[in-house]
Amino acid sequence: MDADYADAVRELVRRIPVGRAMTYGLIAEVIADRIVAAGGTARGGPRQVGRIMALGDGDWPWWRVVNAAGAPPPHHVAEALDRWDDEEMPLTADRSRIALRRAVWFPEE
DNA sequence: ACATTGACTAATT
DNA sequence: TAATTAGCCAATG
Repeated sequence: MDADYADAVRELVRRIPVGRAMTYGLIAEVIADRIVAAGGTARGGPRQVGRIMALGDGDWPWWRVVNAAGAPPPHHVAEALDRWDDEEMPLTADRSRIALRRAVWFPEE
């Protein structure tokens, strides 16, 4: 299995600050870049990241990862909304999705 | 090896 | 803004 890939994803997600979020595509890109930088062949993509999230092994802030539209996964929408309220995640006016413009975070430093 | 499936995305309507 | 379509990568049967 890609235990390495899965670990990379979870580790990156854990680094997302409270009140910020990342998209599947962005996470996939960051990790792909790392693999290439390490001399490996780029693999994975948004769907692979999503697949790992679906496994849901361990405790990590999966609610800070949303699709490109800023909408939460169709599985735990209600819970995601609660989490967002708890950490004051910037939401759109209708509160149906994250205000990516303000909330997207990119790993720097 | 082939078909199906999925916590996706981007472009098109 | 929302629905459709086509492309996408890896896992599964």
